Amino acid sequence: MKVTINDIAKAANVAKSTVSKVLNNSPHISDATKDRIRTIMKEMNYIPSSIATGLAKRRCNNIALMIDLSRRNDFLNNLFYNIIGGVESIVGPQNYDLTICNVTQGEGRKFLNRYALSQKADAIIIDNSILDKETAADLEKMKFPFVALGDLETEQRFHSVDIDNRLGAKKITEHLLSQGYRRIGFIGGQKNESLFLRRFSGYTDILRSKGLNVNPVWCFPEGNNEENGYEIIKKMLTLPILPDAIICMNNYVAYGALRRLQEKGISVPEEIGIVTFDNEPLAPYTTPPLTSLHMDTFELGVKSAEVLMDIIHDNTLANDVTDIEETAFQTWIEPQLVVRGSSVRYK
Amino acid sequence: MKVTINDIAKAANVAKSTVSKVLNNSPHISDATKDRIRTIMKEMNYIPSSIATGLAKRRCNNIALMIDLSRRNDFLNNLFYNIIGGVESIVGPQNYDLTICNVTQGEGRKFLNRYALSQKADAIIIDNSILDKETAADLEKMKFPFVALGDLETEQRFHSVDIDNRLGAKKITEHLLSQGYRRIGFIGGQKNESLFLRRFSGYTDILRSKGLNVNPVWCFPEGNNEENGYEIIKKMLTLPILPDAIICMNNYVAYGALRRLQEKGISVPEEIGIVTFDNEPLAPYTTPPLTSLHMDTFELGVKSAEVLMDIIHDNTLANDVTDIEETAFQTWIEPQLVVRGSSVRYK
DNA sequence: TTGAAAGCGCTACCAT
DNA sequence: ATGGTAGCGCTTTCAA
Repeated sequence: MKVTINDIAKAANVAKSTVSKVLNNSPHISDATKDRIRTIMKEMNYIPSSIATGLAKRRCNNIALMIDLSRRNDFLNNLFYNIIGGVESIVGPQNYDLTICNVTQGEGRKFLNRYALSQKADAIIIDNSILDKETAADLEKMKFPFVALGDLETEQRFHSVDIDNRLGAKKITEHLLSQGYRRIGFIGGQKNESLFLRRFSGYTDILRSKGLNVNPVWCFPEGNNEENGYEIIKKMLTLPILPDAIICMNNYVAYGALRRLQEKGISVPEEIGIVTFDNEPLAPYTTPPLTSLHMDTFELGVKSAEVLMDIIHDNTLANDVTDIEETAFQTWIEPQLVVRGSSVRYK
Repeated sequence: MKVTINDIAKAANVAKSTVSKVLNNSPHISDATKDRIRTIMKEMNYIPSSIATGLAKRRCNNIALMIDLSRRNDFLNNLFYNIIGGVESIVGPQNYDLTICNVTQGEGRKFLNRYALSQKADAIIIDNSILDKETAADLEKMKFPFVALGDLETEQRFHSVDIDNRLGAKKITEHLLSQGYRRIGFIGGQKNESLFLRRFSGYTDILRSKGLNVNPVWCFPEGNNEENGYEIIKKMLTLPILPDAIICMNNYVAYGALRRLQEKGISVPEEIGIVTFDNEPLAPYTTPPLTSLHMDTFELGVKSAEVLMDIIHDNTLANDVTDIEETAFQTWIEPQLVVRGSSVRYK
């Protein structure tokens, strides 16, 4: 049924090894033969079986992206979609395919078998929510190329790419200070959430470095949705001394906060300034529009794919890790401040 | 290096065909042998090479999803991400992988070769923005299983799944009528855009069926972003007779419209009711919140995958198309009305 | 119930 | 520059 390399060989009256060499554009084949065979391929509509090639060459030109699709929410949707696009933009042009693997927490090992060991993928990009230490160690041991999405905050000897949330928090805090805000609070997140901890530490770092102290009374790591934002502000407004600016963990918390402040007739940005992490999806559309930190998640995909392709291409270099400094394993994406009305007092 | 079926055969002192039969859980192998060999596999950490299996079995357990990732905007991001998740939720549990193919318009044929003919995928789901008629015909001719995302409005003899936009428009229009609105306008979209045409026809169908006539003066197919919405309302407000309700093509148009109405002090929903297609990303967060039509795009992925798996599993049935009515080729997802403040006059 | 051998469609090595 | 042949790691007859 399907035309194979043998059919071409027969039709062209050559050995199939010759056809194979034409496929791989070997320099040992005359241009005349190449042309002739290629024409025949066209005529016969021949497309080599990638699976047979894969078996013979021992690679499949496929990258597996392992993420947890089950935790559906607006934020992750957008994050992962952009990562997918970013990764594809790098690997696609290099003729690698992209397989999406939906891996729920705890199933990391199972999917490793399914993709890495079964040779369905030549390399993987894996979200750190599903990459445990042992799995990472195993991958390293077998020298299977991989990159982690998100920093693991441990002594890693493997590659990872992450948004620099600490730097982002610093930028956002510095912006508020530059606008003359001095009593800066921080709302949203969870005390034990690493994303929160990183951002929070960036915020405290800047305050301390300016000789200001962090007032724990103005910090409410109490959830990440609109309702949480609303309730936090409700509680906050009972304090004897109010913050004059608030950093929000995300758009929804910020939206809830804004809603409560408006109900109470407190003006933003005059009485209280507001800034938020993430420039999506509400930041440009609130009243006033929110100053935010744009996290380039597409770039996160791009960088992780670039790092991965580097590993694949010069595996010798990458294996020779002893010479490389620790920092070479981590790649950071710098968030960008987007200034809007919610935090601008001096025009 | 890697342990293969031969290693297992040797270790177990059996023929590799026996091992293969254990892998495929053949009924002709005694339970004793199965247990023994399986233990050895565990011990030796054996994972079969999916690529070798694929070559032997002539299938790769992979579904290709062909979409155009390059047209980046909030709406498509969310749409495609949900489709990916929906498709994965069906094919993953059936042990199929999902490969994302970024196909820009005009490149359809090239990618068909890369995935279908080269046997990288057993079947494909392809967005109709990149599926031209000839390609579809070719796929049918070679009996390659595929499903189109989006209805092609032509005499198709192949399967497609789409959101029922016309039905959605009907629902939304009927809702406005039930709230006592009678002068209903329609804003956003482009005159030649098929999405617009379908929605518009649902809207006119309902009006006509109620004996109301469509006033073209209240229809502005003039773009799909916030600015367009704003400008349209600006223009609309100069009319001698205003509509008392407006259907918007999307959240951004609706947001722009709302903004202009607020500037002019026109109250929503009292003086003018507003409804919009799509329940994301702004609909719940505007003032007042927008009545919207929720398009279940995750379900779009689910259904297309289900249809595809059906085709794969009983190809004989599917090939016997002569008996099946035309309508069997189309699957529709019903949009859901989400009523919010922007269109409720009677409480 | 198990084994032997041929084959899936390519590549890679060694000859010529 | 081209051909022959032995794999790659599995499945699938057919025989025992």
